[in-house]
Amino acid sequence: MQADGRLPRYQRLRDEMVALIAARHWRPGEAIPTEQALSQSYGLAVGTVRKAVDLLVAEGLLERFQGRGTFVRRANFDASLFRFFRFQTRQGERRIPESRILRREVVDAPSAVAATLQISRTARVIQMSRLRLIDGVPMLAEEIWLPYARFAAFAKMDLDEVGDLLYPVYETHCNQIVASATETLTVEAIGARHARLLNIEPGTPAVVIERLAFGYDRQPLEWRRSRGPASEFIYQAEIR
Amino acid sequence: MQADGRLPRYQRLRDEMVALIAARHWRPGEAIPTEQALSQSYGLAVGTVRKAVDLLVAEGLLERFQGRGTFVRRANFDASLFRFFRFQTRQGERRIPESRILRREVVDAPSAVAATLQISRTARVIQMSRLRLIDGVPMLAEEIWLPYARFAAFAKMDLDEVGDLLYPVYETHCNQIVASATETLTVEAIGARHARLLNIEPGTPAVVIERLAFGYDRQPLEWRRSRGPASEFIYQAEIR
DNA sequence: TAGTGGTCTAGACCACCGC
DNA sequence: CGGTGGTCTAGACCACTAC
Repeated sequence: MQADGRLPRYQRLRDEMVALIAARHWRPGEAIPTEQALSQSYGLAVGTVRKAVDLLVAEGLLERFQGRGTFVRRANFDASLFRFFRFQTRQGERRIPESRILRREVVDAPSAVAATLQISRTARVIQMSRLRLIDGVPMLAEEIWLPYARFAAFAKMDLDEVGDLLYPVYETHCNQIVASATETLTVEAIGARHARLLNIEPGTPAVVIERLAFGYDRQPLEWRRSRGPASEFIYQAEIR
Repeated sequence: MQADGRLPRYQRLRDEMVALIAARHWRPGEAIPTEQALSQSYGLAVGTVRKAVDLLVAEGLLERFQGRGTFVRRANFDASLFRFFRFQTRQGERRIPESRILRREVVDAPSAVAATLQISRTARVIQMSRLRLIDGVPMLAEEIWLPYARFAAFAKMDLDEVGDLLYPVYETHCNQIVASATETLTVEAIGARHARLLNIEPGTPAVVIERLAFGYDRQPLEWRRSRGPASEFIYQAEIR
């Protein structure tokens, strides 16, 4: 866990601060120590502290308010839903879909999953099937894989405790915060098994979204593959 | 054109440098003056110059190389193609498709186009149809709209001068640089007209990508709608 | 070796906030 | 008013590049 001593100090301080936030030593909504205080306690110049804070502000972990202080950003679960759930109905509605976890089990990682999650081929993973519905109509059938090592607490949870969104649960119960993700979209004719789940005809065009979600430490946290009828959905992306 | 004197100096310097780049006083691929030289000629501390350069590096206009200098980013047309052309074949091939402009005319802006491009309802626009092919096989049928005011030079160009990529032409002939874009993906059954262009059966599932491209001034530059057979394509996006 | 950007310091003064 | 972050300065030393 020893950080590379050749990393710049502002990088090491940034990692230190991420750890404090992850450990809930600095809690969302709270102010962190002032730049002066940090510079003294870490023995760094204020400018160096500023650079570390700059990084975390850019990453969205901290928020600065002139004259008031610097605060740990409160995870906005609505916003994060829409950050990651880019589908919407043609009417532009963006409601949180109802979620039903159909299955959850701990299994040996299939090799493709282990490779994607960058874990050992002998590691265990949590595998889930989940159905997402709007107004009781199935919209997405999801398969989800989580590395057991990070999400052991989740494997033991009563499924009734899990609401419609997983990321808040990851955060509160497993201390795993999703910071970024990559998504790959394709279109395929839906297979018989998923057609049954989605209550559509086999062979209907379906959108497939594969999402790999990463934590603030840039390690893969979750892999999911979601399928839904292509006719219903709109996907938006920004390119910078 | 007088910049607001209340803006921080690094902001004003950043704006100054953007102007120099836009005016092609500093040209793509060339090194800009060293931080020392800039600090002297503008009468600023090196740290302040650094902050301005930091901004432009973050915006992608400049590139820094330790020990060599800071360079105006050469629009890497390959890279920019793949920044904006996120489709690829299932084999992972990412080749530049051949382009054929089928039609180009200057017309009154349809109201939806005027609204999207944020121009007057009485403004003129350039409208284009374009076909993109790989190995002679049609992959995408595109409709493109450009505000005439910014792209007048393009309207007069010989189409033989236009290569397979439009953004480089916008840059060299119209001084319009695409900095960012939003894309909206949907799937539809292809209509008869586009089916003919793409040489597929009417009703085949097709991906529709609507892209609105913006300049560095955050004004809309181009609106395009591309359609291609859904079976062929993969779309990748990053969420941050 | 000379010159570049990268890191870091130790201050100063300002604008803004909450009391 | 005192304390916060925001801006800015004027250096120092380091790592890397090109010659």
